[in-house]
Amino acid sequence: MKISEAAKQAKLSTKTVRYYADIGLVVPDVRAETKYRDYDHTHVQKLIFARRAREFGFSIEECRDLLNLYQNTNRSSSDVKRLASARLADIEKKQQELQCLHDELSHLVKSCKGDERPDCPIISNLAKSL
Amino acid sequence: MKISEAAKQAKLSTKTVRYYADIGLVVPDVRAETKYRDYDHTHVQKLIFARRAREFGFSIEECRDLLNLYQNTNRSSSDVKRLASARLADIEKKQQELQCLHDELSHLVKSCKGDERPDCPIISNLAKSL
DNA sequence: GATAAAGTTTCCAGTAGAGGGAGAGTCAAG
DNA sequence: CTTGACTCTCCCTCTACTGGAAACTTTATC
Repeated sequence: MKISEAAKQAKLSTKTVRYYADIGLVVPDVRAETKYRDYDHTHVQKLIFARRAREFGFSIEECRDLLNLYQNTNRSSSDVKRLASARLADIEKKQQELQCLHDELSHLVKSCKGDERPDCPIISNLAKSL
Repeated sequence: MKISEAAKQAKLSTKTVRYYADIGLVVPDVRAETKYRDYDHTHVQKLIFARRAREFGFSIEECRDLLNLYQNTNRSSSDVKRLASARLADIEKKQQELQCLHDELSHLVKSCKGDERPDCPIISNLAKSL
């Protein structure tokens, strides 16, 4: 099938699918005469896999690793678990950072009267060096 | 003062300070003969303000708006509060997304045995289209 | 068979927010 | 006067795409 059909089935844009081909993430066959990319069912499966992994926040390089594990039926599930655990740790770290930000910023927002006057604890706080 | 001293006081890299000058965020004077950037105390204050705002996750353009409010002593605190509230909403949205990701991924990680065998619910789940 | 529309190709540029490094000019100390 | 530390501009790199232009192919219509 041609690129737009593959993209549609994988729920990706053609631009993204072409990009994934260029960077060697999911590489289709190429028709010699027309130079059109030619996708089959297994390519679509990989595109879907990659999309899902990206939605989970895995980087392209991590997707590459996961795709290799996906294709390797001799894999150890511990290898997959290791990658996923690392990603989970990233998420948890980011969650903590966001929680700190949220607490600080919501405190500032609450303490600002939001009226016509210039006095503003948000501005005052940002102006502090720390 | 020269750029490295300003950067040091503001706790930013010289690269970043030069970048902020280039994009017009915090623009120092320039010595005509040497073309060296020349920072004074008010520039450093703005650099600190910008760093703090960036640490809060405000974009460069939002920092630009905040800096204008910072400099404008006739500002209304409501204008500041509006920007900060929008940023807070961004944070809360991101927190929800991360929570969903965390729940899904931690569920998968827990259900994966992480042994020598290839069976892996993480891989299986990523391969599902949705 | 001609033609037009839709789809595909490659290539180039741009996004945010810097970081890295080259090569040239400048400054202060010994 | 030279050496080393700064600084300057300019361009490249990063992530993960997105958009657009010009050229080519396929498909549909007349």
